[in-house]
Amino acid sequence: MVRTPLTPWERERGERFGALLRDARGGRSMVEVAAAAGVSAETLRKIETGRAPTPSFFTIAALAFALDLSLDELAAACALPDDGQALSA
Amino acid sequence: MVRTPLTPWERERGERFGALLRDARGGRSMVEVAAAAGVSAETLRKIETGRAPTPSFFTIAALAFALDLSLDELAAACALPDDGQALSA
DNA sequence: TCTTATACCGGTATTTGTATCACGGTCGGG
DNA sequence: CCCGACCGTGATACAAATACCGGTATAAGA
Repeated sequence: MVRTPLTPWERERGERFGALLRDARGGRSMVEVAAAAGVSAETLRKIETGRAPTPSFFTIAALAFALDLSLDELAAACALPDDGQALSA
Repeated sequence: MVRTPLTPWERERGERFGALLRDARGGRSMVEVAAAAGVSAETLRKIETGRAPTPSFFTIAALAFALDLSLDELAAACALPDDGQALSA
């Protein structure tokens, strides 16, 4: 095994990340935001649903720009729970 | 073809991006920064040399945190000199 | 000189991201 | 009621990111 298969908390972080994007999207449609960001709607959907937990930096940058979000805030919002470790399930 | 094979300007952007990271690293060693960011030194080297033009968002976020960089500034620094008109209408 | 540390480079393996294709659900008009 | 349009979704295909291995080159120190 050469590539780390994405730890569970990384996937959880991806879900939270997607939830943030979906929330920021508000009432706008997926296709609209995806088009504005220059990515396919399917890709946006995967990111929002957490099925793409670690998207590329520039993809997120484009989405953040289309959604008027701050990359630092986005990262901080997802990095915070990592600091406190995953809550006891 | 299902995946766009990375356009030339994307690779150029990756090179500029890597140069930024390398500059921010200063005199610190690759292994030190890579360890601080939680990525392998090879990955950091590939990103710095532009051989990994579109790294994952969280990888960059971790590196930016380790280097005390702002993600927004980082994205802006790479988007400004080239300005992709493909995104944003 | 020899050893150590750092950085670079090639290849390899595995996982993942992204895009295209095709389907079902919902809504409004005819 | 039927149909087309829009949206979200699942499956599939390919390119790329990440990690590990070995080897190489340069500079500093013993």
